[in-house]
Amino acid sequence: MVRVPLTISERERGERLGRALRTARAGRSIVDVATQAGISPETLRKIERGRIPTPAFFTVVAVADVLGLSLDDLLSGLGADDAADMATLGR
Amino acid sequence: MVRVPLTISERERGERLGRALRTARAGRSIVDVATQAGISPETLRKIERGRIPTPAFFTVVAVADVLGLSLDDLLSGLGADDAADMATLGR
DNA sequence: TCGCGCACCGGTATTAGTATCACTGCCATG
DNA sequence: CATGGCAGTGATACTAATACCGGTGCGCGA
Repeated sequence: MVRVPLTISERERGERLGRALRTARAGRSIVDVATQAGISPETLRKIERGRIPTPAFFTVVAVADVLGLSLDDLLSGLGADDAADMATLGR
Repeated sequence: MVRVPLTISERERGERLGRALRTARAGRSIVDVATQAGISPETLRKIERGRIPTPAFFTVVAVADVLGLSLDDLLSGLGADDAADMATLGR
């Protein structure tokens, strides 16, 4: 196999990221935030629901920026976020 | 067309990100950093050379963490990094 | 000089991210 | 009751990310 499928842990990490973003969105609508971030509402919805567990870097950056979130804060609220854990997440 | 190809601006933004990471890596070897971050050396090399312009979020997070970089600092050194600019980057 | 390790590249194979579309359901407002 | 907006889903189409492999070149130590 050439590219390994995402592990369970990686998908769970994606769910945590999505939940954090959804919480930060608070009352605003998905359509509103997605449009401002320059992505499609479906994509933001999938990220928030964990159906896109490892979104592109700049996609997350754009959404966090619209929500006024610091990336460092966003990550620190995710649980296991240091590289040592990442590297051994599902391997 | 369903998924639009990356624009020139997005590729240039990827090159800036790669340069920033390479600078931060300083003297350490690609193999060393990539292994610690849990990714393959080829992937890190492609990111640094801009041949992967929009890497996965957690990939960048892992590399930045190994390098001791704050994501916010990393982004602020990239130039146009607010969502308004992102959204209109190449559209 | 001969290995050896690292950087780099191109190709290949496979999975993932993203946009568009076509639906359903819910709720508020006319 | 009708209509319209938003959330959600699933399918489809397409590009991108990632890993592995084989090859090249370069510098450095034995």
